[in-house]
Amino acid sequence: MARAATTADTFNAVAEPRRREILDALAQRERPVNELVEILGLAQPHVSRHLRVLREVGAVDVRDEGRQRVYRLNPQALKPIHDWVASYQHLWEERFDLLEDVLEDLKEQEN
Amino acid sequence: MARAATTADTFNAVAEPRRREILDALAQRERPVNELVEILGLAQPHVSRHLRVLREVGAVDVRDEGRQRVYRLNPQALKPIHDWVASYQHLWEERFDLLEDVLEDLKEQEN
DNA sequence: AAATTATATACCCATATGGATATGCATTGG
DNA sequence: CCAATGCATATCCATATGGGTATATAATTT
Repeated sequence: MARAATTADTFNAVAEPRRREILDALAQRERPVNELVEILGLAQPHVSRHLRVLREVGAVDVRDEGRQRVYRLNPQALKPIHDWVASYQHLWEERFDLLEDVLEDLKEQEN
Repeated sequence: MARAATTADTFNAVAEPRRREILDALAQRERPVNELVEILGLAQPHVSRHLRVLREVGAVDVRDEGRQRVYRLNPQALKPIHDWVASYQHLWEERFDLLEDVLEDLKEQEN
């Protein structure tokens, strides 16, 4: 079956470095395709394909503006990812707390 | 060039639903492979391969325990992902604020 | 209407993937 | 020492991928 289709979910869509670059660029402001082509240094068809994937998972919206197509970030699409990682956050922070506790104990023993 | 190797970074490693399941299972407690096989309902070789990917990006650690290999979550590995999405958080929250503003305006107009 | 600009899509290719199955390799138990 | 257990690895396959290049489509300019 190979890997799940990239269009299936946001996790896959965002696993592509180029697509993260696109999102980063759109986080600053909305942009037409050719501006993204410039920024990424990729061929235009590839940018369009990445944009399509991002569209399909709802990470970006498009708007026709004359003969340009202006892409805009839809940040909400990233929330599921945020929620998932956030559920792990306390785990690495706990570990940090443990380290602090140990340092605290060492300090007390010194006195 | 096909997609970047899954072993390349944590984003790709975590893009696989099965691997997220593994991490979720390990978030509760460390587990030997056969326990993960049970939980995922996947063939053992596949679980081992997913574990290898997770190991290579540092998302899990292994420990030999008799003839078992006990896997443990390494939550820190997820921090880069957290940091990346977190940088977008204010964007979807801002939008929420805008919505609140609009509702506020509507309410005032009613009065 | 023709030429140009801005995108999207179609097709080709090499490669990476995940699942299936078979096998190798330790460690432990009899 | 041999069988059993617990994993890891190798090989095979169908499919999805991303990049390259060519082409289709739509809007604008001349």
